[in-house]
Amino acid sequence: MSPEPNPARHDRDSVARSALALLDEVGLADLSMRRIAAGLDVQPSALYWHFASKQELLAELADRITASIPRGSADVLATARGIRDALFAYRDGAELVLSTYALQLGSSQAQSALTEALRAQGATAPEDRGAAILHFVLGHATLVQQRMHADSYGALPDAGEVDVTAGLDRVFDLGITALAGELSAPVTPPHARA
Amino acid sequence: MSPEPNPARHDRDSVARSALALLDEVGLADLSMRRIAAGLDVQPSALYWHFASKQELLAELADRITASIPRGSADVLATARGIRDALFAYRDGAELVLSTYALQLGSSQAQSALTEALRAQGATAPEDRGAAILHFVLGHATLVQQRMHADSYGALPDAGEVDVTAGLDRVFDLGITALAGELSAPVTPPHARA
DNA sequence: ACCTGAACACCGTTCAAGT
DNA sequence: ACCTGAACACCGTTCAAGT
Repeated sequence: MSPEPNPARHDRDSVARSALALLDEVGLADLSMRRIAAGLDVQPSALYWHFASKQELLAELADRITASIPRGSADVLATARGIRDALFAYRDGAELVLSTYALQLGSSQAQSALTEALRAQGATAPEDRGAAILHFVLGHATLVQQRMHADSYGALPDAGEVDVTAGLDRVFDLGITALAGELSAPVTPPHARA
Repeated sequence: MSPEPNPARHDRDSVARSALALLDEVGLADLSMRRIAAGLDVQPSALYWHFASKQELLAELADRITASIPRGSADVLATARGIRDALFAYRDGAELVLSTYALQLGSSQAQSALTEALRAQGATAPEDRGAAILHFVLGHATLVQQRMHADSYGALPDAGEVDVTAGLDRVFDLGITALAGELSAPVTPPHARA
């Protein structure tokens, strides 16, 4: 029957989940430790019981975003789209993962998924291709996501284009198929038929 | 013969040049308006006479970095390397240009240089390929530059690798040549010889 | 034309102290 | 084990006022 003076005790998981939801609401630039704390009805200093620094919290968020990447596909294009869509699932997801990626070369979920698909497809140099595709996806998704956000606030000069993101899907598909190398379809040169 | 009480009057150019030098010294994260002002022996508010916001100043720095991209080459790989090296010329140059790129689709120096080289090479869909290559270069250069900075401060887990950036040049070349499409060298299939 | 001074509304982080 | 309260050293930006 206690009036619950402060029953709001949290753990690492609840802090991360609240921060991830806030990221999606306000974006990376406005995701401050003080805002996260306010969302949890807690003082900012309380967060430092669960995470050593903001950097560590952001790395955890990046891990959660990349954790939802579907694995096991033998199709490189489908795998790459899965990575892109996981980045798109949260506001500024691509930028967050990109800026966090270099620090944690351990948990590169995405890269191994790509390398596996490339190997299943019989591509040459699957490791290098996997790295190249990941760099492309991160750069592409970051730019697209920025642009989406920018022209949703009318910050972009209206160049008379109907849709600013038109053609970006085409660029993505072209990039992935080019980087994946020869297609998996059986190469049957014309002179070998008949 | 006045004792020069405050002869330190600046213009847009001197502010930008000082800020660019400071970027190279301290990196993007520590490039504050107050630091830039201190470097010019001026109050922070003085900067707002020359630039409307920090964002506008950063855009100017990104423009100066991309302005030094060599143009007119018909070699796609050489053009791409020129872009990468321009980004590498300043600390956090890639990240700055990447985070600024979406806002100023007018001054895309880099993209048109690539499209020109692709056209000279006779590549198919030179516009889309130019965009894809630019996305790849920006993602790649950002990751490499981050990683260089991270392990110069020992922030990276030592995975027993001799050189962390080893192989990244290989990944870059593979990415560019794949994205550039068929080589300009005459395709001579084996069965056509002899 | 260019800058100062002071203020406003914020930051990330530390640390003793509370429960 | 988890949090408060207070402090420290910072931020970007505005605006009246000075020269």
